[in-house]
Amino acid sequence: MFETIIEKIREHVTLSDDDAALLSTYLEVRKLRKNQLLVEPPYPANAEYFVVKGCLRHYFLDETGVEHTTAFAMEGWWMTDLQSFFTGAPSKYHVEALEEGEVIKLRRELKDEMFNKIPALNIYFRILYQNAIISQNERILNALSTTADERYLRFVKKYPALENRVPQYLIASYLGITPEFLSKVKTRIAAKKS
Amino acid sequence: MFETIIEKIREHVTLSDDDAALLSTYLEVRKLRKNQLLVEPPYPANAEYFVVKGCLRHYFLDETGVEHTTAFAMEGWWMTDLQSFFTGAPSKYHVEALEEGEVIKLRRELKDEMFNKIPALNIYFRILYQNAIISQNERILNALSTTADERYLRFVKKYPALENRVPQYLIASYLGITPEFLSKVKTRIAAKKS
DNA sequence: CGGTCTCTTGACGGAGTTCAAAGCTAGTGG
DNA sequence: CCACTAGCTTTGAACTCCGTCAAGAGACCG
Repeated sequence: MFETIIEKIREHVTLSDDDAALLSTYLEVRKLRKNQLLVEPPYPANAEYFVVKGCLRHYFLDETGVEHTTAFAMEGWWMTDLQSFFTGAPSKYHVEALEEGEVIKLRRELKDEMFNKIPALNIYFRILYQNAIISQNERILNALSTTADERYLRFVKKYPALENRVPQYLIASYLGITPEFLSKVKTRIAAKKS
Repeated sequence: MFETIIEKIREHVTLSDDDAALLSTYLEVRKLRKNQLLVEPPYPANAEYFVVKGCLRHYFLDETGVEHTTAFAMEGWWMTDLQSFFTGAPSKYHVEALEEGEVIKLRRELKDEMFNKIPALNIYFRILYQNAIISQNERILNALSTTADERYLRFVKKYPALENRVPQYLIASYLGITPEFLSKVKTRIAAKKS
């Protein structure tokens, strides 16, 4: 039942079969329907979610009602509102399922005990968070210093799977531009290639 | 000699006097002159730096020779090129002293041993990195969804001390705009207030 | 004082937005 | 299996935000 997550963890740290079995006792499987919310302000994000199947979106809903997509998560990725999860404060971001699918849920209140029982997981999660810092840093640099064309090209290169999986208006939202302009960017790039 | 850093750590975790004394053995003081580089590509960032006095800047130098400022650090803050520090890979970012000052240096190769001897520091650094994730996430949202006026106002509100401490063209670079445009933003905002 | 470095101001151009309308696609019910 | 609808994408015109370039005004060292 938890093969996928254990396999994924073993890409980063060594985990004995006993540890793997013990880990399973801290996890829950959860089916998702399309558009289901896993985190919804202002309720605190009390769990982290590992995507087994499907696709999640992390977004901020501003005062004017506009959604700003800050991240996507596909199979093998973790996601939650980390700000809320770390601090216990009310969540400010939504986490939503874009497709029907399945996630593995790790509850906040179990995590410390789990870390004590399975120390290797400290390393695993530390690596995850380190990678988050690195990739967020790149994203800041891109957002502040490159044009929409460039950001779109890098997005397609980095996440080719997402390109045809999520609607264009969400990709536009992730890139910080309007859907209309993304459409123009795409036609411009297509014209250049020929 | 290390009072400032120990005081700062004790804001987040409890640290016995013995631990504090032991910690000191892992640290080094380093004087900085203005414009001195602490991290310089492609040399790996082999230490983290705690600012005792002065101000640091984290920036990326692109292919066209333009510098993009990604972060500042003042007294009580840590800084390095985390991407390089975590992975050991060549650094891509510069870390530079903006003023003469003093930092405390923590070497990469000592960190694991230090964590073993003083477990409380695991928690401290975990909190630091969690905060980094949270604040970077906010910065991404701002960069992608707000105008330059708004970004400048938030910057001044969040870091009032920096406003009159670092040159405007570096703040512009941090906000992702040109110095010329920042100048116009400022006069526009000043006009509105009156 | 002189020279360099920073900040300001203005004219112009390009990147991205807004609004509106039309075309396309996929799901849904008959 | 078709027809309809609702939502997504494209296209275009006018507008705003921001960059580029160039020139001038301060400010800070020597």
